[in-house]
Amino acid sequence: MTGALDALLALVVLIDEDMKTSLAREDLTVPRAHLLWHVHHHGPTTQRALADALRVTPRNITGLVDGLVASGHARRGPHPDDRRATLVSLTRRGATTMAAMDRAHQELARTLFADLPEGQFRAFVAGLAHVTDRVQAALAEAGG
Amino acid sequence: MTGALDALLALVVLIDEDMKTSLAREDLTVPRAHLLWHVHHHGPTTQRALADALRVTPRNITGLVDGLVASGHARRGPHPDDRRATLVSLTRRGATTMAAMDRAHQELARTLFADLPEGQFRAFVAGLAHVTDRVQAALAEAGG
DNA sequence: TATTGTTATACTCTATAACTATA
DNA sequence: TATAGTTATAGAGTATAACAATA
Repeated sequence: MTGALDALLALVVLIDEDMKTSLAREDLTVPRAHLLWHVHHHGPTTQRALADALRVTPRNITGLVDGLVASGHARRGPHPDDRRATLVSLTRRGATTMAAMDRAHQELARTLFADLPEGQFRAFVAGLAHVTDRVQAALAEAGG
Repeated sequence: MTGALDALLALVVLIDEDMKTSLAREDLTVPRAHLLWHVHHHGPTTQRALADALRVTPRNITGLVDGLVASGHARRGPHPDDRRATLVSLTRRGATTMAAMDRAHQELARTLFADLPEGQFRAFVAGLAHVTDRVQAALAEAGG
């Protein structure tokens, strides 16, 4: 059974590599894309909310947003009701990049699963759910 | 089909988290554990060979080994035939940690798959192979 | 007082380039 | 000349702690 686990871990490494190289082409890193993704799907967001959503410290968000502003993907704006807060939103470039990423995401899903026989696809999804459940249980038990 | 991809990506994130928290308990990080794992399974290794195996620069290996020496998991020794090279080997602590990691690895595999019906398990493994194949093809095509 | 985001500081992983000691 | 590993330097992600502005 360790063979299946090894295959799963190898896939994890591959997907990580694939993400990193795709994102590098857009001048992005995984954490920055994650932030952009959140703003893309939730609209302009305070840095505090981003820190909670990405589960990193506020200080870290400052750094990520700095990078995204420098690369032209995001912009800081004032919060209408709270002068302490800043709202992070997408620039034209950021929006274009995210739209392309949505399309790439859908196409990747097709590439991965399109020619998998229907029954096998369903079994795979079920197995995935089972394994995810197990990992979550293990994490909870370990006190994560 | 994007649902299945999202589930897979969520699992990737979970496994990554699980790894990081488990390793932190042993004073290790993922790259350091990767290095240790290689030495554990291949015996004393030169830093050059480690750089090739982990696909990072030699400079980076210097840093990883520095950390592992500081934490007491690894040791540098002379190469018998080449006075330029150093051989990285495990200390008692490193060997103990790796043995425990081998056991944890096997137990994790059991935890994840043990109560999965035989047929579903086989379908999952087959799906995994299929998806891995696809990701590899995508990476090769993208010129990785 | 509490919250938002910042500066200050530190650690890890990563890279390139220049250098030392050996081969 | 080429190779093994180092120092020097830089950038990204992460963290804690102290602080300013605002609530």
